[in-house]
Amino acid sequence: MSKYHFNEIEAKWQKYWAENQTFKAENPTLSGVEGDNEKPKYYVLDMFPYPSGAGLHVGHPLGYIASDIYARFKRHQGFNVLHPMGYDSFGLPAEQYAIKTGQHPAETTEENIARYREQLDKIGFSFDWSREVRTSNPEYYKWTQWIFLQLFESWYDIDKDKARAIDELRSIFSAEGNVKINAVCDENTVKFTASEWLSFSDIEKQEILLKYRLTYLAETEVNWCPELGTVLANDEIVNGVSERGGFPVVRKKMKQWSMRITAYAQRLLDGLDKLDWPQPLKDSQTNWIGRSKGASVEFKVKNSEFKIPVFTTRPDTIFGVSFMVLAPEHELVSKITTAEQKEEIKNYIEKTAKRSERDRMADVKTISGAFTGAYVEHPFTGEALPIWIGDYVLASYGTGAVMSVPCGDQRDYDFAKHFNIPIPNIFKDVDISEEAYSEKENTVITNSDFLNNLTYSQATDKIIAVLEEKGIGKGKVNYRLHDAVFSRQRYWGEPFPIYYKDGMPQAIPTEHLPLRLPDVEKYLPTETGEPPLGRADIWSWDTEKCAVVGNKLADNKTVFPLELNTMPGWAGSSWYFFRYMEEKNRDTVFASKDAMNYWKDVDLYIGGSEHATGHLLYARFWVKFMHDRGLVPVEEPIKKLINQGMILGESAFAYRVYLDNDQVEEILVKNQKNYSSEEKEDLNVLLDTIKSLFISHKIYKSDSPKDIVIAHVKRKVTFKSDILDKLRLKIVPVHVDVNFVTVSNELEVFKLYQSLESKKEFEKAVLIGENGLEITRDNNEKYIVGREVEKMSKSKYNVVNPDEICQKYGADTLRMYEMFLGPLEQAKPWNTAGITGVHGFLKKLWKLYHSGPDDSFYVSEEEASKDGLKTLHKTIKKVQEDIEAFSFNTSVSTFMIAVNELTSQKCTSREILEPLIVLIAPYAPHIAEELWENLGNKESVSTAPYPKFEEKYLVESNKEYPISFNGKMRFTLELPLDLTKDEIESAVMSHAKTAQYLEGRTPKKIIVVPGKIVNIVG
RNA sequence: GCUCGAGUGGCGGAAUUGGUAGACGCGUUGGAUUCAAAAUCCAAUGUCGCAAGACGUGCGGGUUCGAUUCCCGCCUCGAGUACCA
Repeated sequence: MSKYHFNEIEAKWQKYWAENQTFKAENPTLSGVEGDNEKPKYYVLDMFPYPSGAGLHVGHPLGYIASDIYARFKRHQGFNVLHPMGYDSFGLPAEQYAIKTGQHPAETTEENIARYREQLDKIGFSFDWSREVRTSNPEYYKWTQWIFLQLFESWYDIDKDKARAIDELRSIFSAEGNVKINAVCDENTVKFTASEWLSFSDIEKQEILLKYRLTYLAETEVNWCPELGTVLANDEIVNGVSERGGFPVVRKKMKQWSMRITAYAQRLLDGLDKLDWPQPLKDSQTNWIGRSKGASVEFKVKNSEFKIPVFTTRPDTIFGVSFMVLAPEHELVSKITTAEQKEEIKNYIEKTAKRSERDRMADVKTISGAFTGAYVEHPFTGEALPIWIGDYVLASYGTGAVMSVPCGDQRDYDFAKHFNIPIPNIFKDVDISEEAYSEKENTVITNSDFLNNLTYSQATDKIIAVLEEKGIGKGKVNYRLHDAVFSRQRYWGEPFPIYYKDGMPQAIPTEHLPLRLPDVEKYLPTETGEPPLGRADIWSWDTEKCAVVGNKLADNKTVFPLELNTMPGWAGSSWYFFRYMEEKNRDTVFASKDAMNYWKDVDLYIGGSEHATGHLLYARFWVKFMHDRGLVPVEEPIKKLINQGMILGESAFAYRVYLDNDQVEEILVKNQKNYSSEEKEDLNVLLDTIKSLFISHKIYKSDSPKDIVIAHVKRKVTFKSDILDKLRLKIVPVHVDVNFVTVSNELEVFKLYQSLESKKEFEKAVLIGENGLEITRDNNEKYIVGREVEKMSKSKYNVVNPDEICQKYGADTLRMYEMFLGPLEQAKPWNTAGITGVHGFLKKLWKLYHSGPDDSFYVSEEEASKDGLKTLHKTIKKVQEDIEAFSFNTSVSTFMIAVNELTSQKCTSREILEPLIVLIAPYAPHIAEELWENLGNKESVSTAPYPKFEEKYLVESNKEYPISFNGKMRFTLELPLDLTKDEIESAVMSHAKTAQYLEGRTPKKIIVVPGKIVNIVG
């Protein structure tokens, strides 16, 4: 073989890897045999994809290629590498497709996975497919259900700061009630003694326990999306509409499963410090958790027994309170509103309820509110403060009520101004006539009784102490994070292993898992508004047979109805990284202790930043919980995380000429009256001609595109009237398929005409090229497109398919080009044009090893040249540094430089060419394997050790010194490196060019940095 | 509005602790080869200028012998977030 036949080579080695299980990671055999697993472990993980019907575009594999290079590099370094892949295969698109077509989501998912697998295989990843997971497989979701039940059977002990078994809670209740216990629970949990607990009925006990379980069923206000027919989590809502589809979302009360993630808020926050994650990602988790420190204070409502607790971050400003504002939804509003104010309050609540979340967010400037007629008593001054309601107070944050300090908070200030409420000033020497003063530092409190003359921090400490002493408040930490809603009204998700007895949820014993998804005849909600599982006929739990049985048998004695909701997408993705660790006993454990103790956690994870506050936060929560209950050995799943940047598309545009519609109308009307039939015909031809025109980019950008268009039309049609010159034209860019654009931005017009897929738009198109002439087969006229960077998507006709790239240039080219595009973490546009550079490099590399007769394979056993060794070793150094710094783009350049140098050195030496293959193998594994085999090696190149860098080959005796004058480099001078400062200086000063640049001046100063630079000042 | 990130040729980008700005690749131009094309090879390619040279890393200042790199003030773009008391 003389030419680089990449298609053959790649197919050959992909087959070899699959057949020989080259990348199968071995779990240690813990038989105690010494040296059985000397290799240190390294776990490289990618975010597993949702297998969509559209398949992969070139943007998707970017992170996979980077992690694959790293995984292969680590293997060369002697690590036992776990690099698995799987599918997050439950999800909404498959379900919506099922609704449309009636095809079972399992079937479409299967098909899509097959397509994904095919595409992934073509890129030559070193995945250990023997450990594949699919979240929608019963053998996998059995364990998702199992973990759900562990959460159900757990509560959170605040004193021990960990989750414990619910049985232990039962014992505590029996022994001492819940009076002493410090546990995370619902706010409305009543206190009871041990004897009261023992006197409770079974149902009452279950109700109480539910308030403590880490996953619990509760009536909660949820984000309901009517279009999707399901609830959404906060992170699934973007700008007040659903992330998927952009549908409106309304607040609604529903009985839902929730996860008590708030119990872990502080630990989720603290854990971030130890993680090697990008700062922006950590920041967004920090913001999402939203910890704020302050105090809760209770205000008594005048002439009633009601108390209103508020949360404030500025308890030091308590003497500045002049009113109180409740959220319109606050439960006390109806109870405290006076008779005179009833009407106004009712109107205001109705008005705000009508405004959608989105309106409320879009319009933050309008101040609105209503007075309840009621007052609270200031806890220290006893002053009566009016209670208002206003929609700037959110029901979902803190207690849904604020103590308003207009002098210290701009929103309170604006509200007070708007409704003429007094604004007392409690800040010393601060002017608040224009706006509130919200600084904390250098603030001295005044007009505040016992807080006078104290600073912010002194006053805060003092007031908290006083509040606690008086029993009307205490220091408190508040989180923005809410418990996560865990129910979805969908079909294609994990069924909850829960049945209902007397309305109380009961766990299905774990030994009967998985609870498989039932069949339904339609994937829509039922007519009564129940989730799709409500359509299943066989969906009841027989507690005696321990099996799912027909609904007709449900008698609520031994056979009970099953839960109809399913779990959200993040259930299965919150623990999958452990599943990959287990290879053999997947039906008896989710992952064995031995496997988890060996692999522990993910050393490197590469994924998108879109999961920052969803998946990656929930996964951390589940892992912390699992750790608490002794299920896993680690508390954080991912040590190091890198966000890969998005690959954008480079859309191509043609410029379509449109006629002003009104004018066309006008012409046609006139047409009827004044023109002869010949003229009418001409006119129609004229209009058609114009409508079919597209102009080239240069003309579009020129000052008078219209003139070119008119000139063209005049050549085509003769029309007597002066209509032509009066025409109003509009020129609109339209997307053209990037697959018909050459590297020079030229549109391949005739390919476009032939393509079935190109839009109807081009059926009759006439294209005007750069010189204003129509494109024909005979002339040299070119149609140049405009380009713009946009997100890669089908609708923009800028999608590039990796299969096609692999077919045309090979997987090795694709892999290297994706890396060559730019820094991994940055967003960058894909431009297929540049790929020839990388492809050419691989051809050159191939040629370097084929210098024999007729370009046959050849390496010599001669000793390597000094230059060759220097090239090799500087390449080893640079490439290794680059991989370790995840700077893959620069290492591709380094390979290019190395091959260029070795080619011009005419290097044929095995001593150089063999280690070079190992260096390049992680990037371009197929060509590396082929050359490696030709070099006479029997085993896969992936088993070769990484070449060792030797400094000695890089030692230089001379240095090309840049000689600068006043900081500007003028010429270079080669000098021995062992010269002293003075020697260098005299060598430079005696140089003829120095005198030339000095033009007779005497230098003021001469800076000599040996080995670096000489700078002459003067 | 707040938080974070980024601005370097026609394009993607490089310059690792302040030390030759523009590596590497694309594109462009010219040449070789070819009946021709593809492929390949050679040369040039930041801007202005015939040249000498001048100017150049978003803008304005500063520190320094020397700044893409450090400091201060602004501008623009991108991402995230949304009244969080």
